[in-house]
Order: sequence, then structure tokens, then C-alpha cells
Amino acid sequence: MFSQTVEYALRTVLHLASVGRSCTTAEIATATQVPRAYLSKVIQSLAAAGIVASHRGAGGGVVLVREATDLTILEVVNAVEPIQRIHTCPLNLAAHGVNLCPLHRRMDSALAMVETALRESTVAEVLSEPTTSIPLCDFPGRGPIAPPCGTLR
Amino acid sequence: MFSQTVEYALRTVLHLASVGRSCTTAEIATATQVPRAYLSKVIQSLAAAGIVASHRGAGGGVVLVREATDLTILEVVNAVEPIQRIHTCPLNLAAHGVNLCPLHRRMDSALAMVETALRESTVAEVLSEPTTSIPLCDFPGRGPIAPPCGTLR
DNA sequence: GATAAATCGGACGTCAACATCCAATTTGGA
DNA sequence: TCCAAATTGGATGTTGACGTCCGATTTATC
Repeated sequence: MFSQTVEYALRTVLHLASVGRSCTTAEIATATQVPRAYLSKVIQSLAAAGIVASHRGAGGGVVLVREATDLTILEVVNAVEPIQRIHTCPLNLAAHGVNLCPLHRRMDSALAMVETALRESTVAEVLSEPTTSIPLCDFPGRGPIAPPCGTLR
Repeated sequence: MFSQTVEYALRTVLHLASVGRSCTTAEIATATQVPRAYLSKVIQSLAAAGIVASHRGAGGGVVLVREATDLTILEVVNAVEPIQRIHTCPLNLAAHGVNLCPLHRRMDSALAMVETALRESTVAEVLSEPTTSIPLCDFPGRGPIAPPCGTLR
């Protein structure tokens, strides 16, 4: 349902938000376990969507452009694999016009729910939520204040 | 989000339910505009899931096994492309164990909503719902009682 | 049994998603 | 200026989804 690339993009953004500074792709790849070479492609999509910015050369790297408190999970997903709502009849039945039949209305409604659910969570919320399973972190946490996670060690 | 094959499977089941008799793949292909050769593969998946049964030879064809009032959209979707819930951490982080982190909890929750939405609609409901856009039918309808649809003309 | 109607099963083709690799380019610093 | 650090862009490889084709098989009917 969600592609591998979506998962990669989310990990990347979460890592950048949690460390709060510029990272090289090599660092992100290690921390998020995303294939290094493919990660650069994912980052290009995120950059095209204005979520991250990348800088070449020595001292370069990738940095989060958007505020974590203002960046939704949906935006990250849509940057790499836009959720395709059903706007017109897939059969192109003339009689249906812009009205979806009961079947496609239900399918589209399910997609709408996904959009809504993903739009209601920001990157900051996901990172700050009290939990024992901290995103990208292989140490058990004990609340909002946790040991350093997702960073190179 | 939903594959082409899912769309094909739904059209097939809706057609069978609406005509209420055995059909040949050629007939279904014409009525549903599904590629004839590929349709046979889709039907094999539906048959493996026990939703339809196919019979070879003269007078053979495909017939709906399940009651339309008891068959959910989810079952049809799952027959050809099972919705993959997120049960364990995609990163295999040992510390997470069976607990999903806030990110994957949200992603899985979105998938759960899709499952629920699709489980709450039966094939019979979709076909009987009053609408001007009757599934598979290119004539405008005026309520539950509509001109013959999705059949060969 | 012969024939025609139908599905079955496997081989094959195409294309996009996922992934890798490397030369080219950019950039900061000695 | 030169070098090392980084991303960029394009070529390439791999795999699964989608789709086609056709001979083999099954079955009703005559």
C-alpha cells in the first residue's frame, strides 16, 4: 500500500528533524538503513517538493527546510508518491460524468481517510510522542526525553 | 494506492453479482472493459479465494460463489492484492519488538481505516444504492430500479 | 466418439519501481 | 590554485506488475 520509497523518505525526514542540523547522505543512509545510492534519488524528490535542501561540495549535505511542527506526514508521502484520489470514473463512462458510482465513491472515501490521517500528524508530533519505541532508535525510551537516537555512533 | 488489478477484480465481481448468472470470460471482459487475456488471471485469483468458481468446457464460465449480501469489498481487494498491515518495525529495530513507533503506528492506523471502510461495504450494497451513476452502467439511473446495466448489448 | 466451447497453465513481452554505479560538477579550505 | 568532500545526473541492472499468446485440457452436446 505504501511503497518502500515512502518509507525511505519518512525515515530521512525524521532523521533530519531529530538531529536538527545538516547531514551528508552517507550519514543519513547509515542512520536510517536506506541504500546509500538510492537515498540520493529520494532526497532529490524531497528537495523538489521544497521539504529539504541539498548543498554540494565540502561541508555540503542535506538540511530540513520546513519547520518540523508545520510539516505533515502527508506532505512527505506526497513528495515521493502522491496519493492518487479517484476523481473521475475509471471506466470513463459518459453517464457518470463527474459523479462517482457507489463503488468508486467508497474507494475514494478510503483514500480520503488516509489523506486525513496522514495530514493530522506532523513530524514534530511523531518525534515527541512519549513511547518506548522511538523512531529510528534502537534503545528503549522512557518518555519524551530520550537518549540520542538515529545518530551515528 | 489501489492497483489496476484490484479495479479489475471489483468490476468482475460486480458484473457477476448484477447479472446473477454464469458468464464467460469473454462476456465479462466486454462488459467490464478488462483486457480479456488478463481477466482470466484475475479470475483465477478470485477463484483461489473462493469468491467465484470457474467451469471449463462448453456451457462453462465463471459464477459468483458467495452471496452478494455477504461479500465485502475488502474480501475482493484482498483476493488479488492483500492489504499489508504493518505488524513489526520495518527497520527491525530490536528495541521496538512488537511495538510500533509513533510513525509506523500512524501509517498502520491509516491502513486499518482502509480495511474498515472496505469491510463495511458489501457488493449488494454497492449495487443497490440509489444513484445516478450505476456501477458498470453507462445509462443514467433514477433510483434503485434501473435499466439493465453492465450486460452485453 | 467427434466436435465445439471454454478455461487452464506456462512462456513470453513490456514497463515502471527499486537499486547501483560512476563520471561530472560544485564547493570550502589549505 | 589545488585538493578533498559532497551532490548531481545519466546509464545500467533487477524485479514484479501488467498484459498477451497459445497449446493443453475439460466438458456439454450431438
